[in-house]
Amino acid sequence: MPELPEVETIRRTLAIHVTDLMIKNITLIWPTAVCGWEGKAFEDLVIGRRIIGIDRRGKYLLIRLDEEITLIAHMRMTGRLNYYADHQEPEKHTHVVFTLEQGEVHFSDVRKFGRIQALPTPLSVSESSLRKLGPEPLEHEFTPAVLKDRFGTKKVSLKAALLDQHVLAGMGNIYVDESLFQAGISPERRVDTLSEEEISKLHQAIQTVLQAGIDAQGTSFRDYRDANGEKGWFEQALQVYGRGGEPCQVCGQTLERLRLAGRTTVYCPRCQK
DNA sequence: TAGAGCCTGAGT
DNA sequence: ACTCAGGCTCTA
Repeated sequence: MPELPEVETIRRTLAIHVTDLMIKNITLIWPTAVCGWEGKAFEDLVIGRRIIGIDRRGKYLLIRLDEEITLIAHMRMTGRLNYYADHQEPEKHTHVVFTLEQGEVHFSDVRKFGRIQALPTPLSVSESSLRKLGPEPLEHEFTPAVLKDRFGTKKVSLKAALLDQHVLAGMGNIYVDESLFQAGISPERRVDTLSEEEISKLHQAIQTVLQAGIDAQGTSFRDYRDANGEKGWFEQALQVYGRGGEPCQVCGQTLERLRLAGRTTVYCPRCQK
């Protein structure tokens, strides 16, 4: 499931192929996957536009087009954006085909949760849901003090707080569990019980784990692929996610699996306090 | 702040 | 046939 490292990998692998290319045509196989702005059809906003770059904000991809248009894409759980240099017949779950000057981009999504929206570029930052997102965890501005500030006076579990995109943008179930293991803090701890030292350890762990995920080009636990259809290899570095019942790789204690904030959560009761 | 709904496929 | 996977939005 694409979280920050996976979305960043899609951004990089896609940008190499599509930057500076014009979108010649769009085929909407399942039109619900896209949405225009103020009654304007998605195709009208996008066809004939040139792709000038791709940014990322949290788990959102921002595909910048000329004429002040931005495509905001969210993969949710099983969405993919694939680039093909040559014509490719759409696969079973392909919902949108972008025909470029050279090659095609296919948006596919088994679960049909992902969406691509076309918006005027100034609005895409000020008026959309992006505006409410928390800080980018890998930017210099993200410090332990910022993390503490984002937790504020909340009285929720660390698990719930770190999954909340308004607190911090880009983490999902995999990287939250891995960061908490790395920091040695239990996912059940309430955010208002953390010491300064624990906040610092958590901040460091979040940055280390996310950067390691990017370096490994993501985690392909189930469905994730980059724009070239390639898997990432961070799965083999996972310490806790998907390992409930197995021995902790650090201390040997059986990893505990529970449901927290509505999500399956795995942690080591001995290493994480 | 907890739960439903959106979806389909894999696993039991 | 049923459970689970889970990001996000909306409702109670």
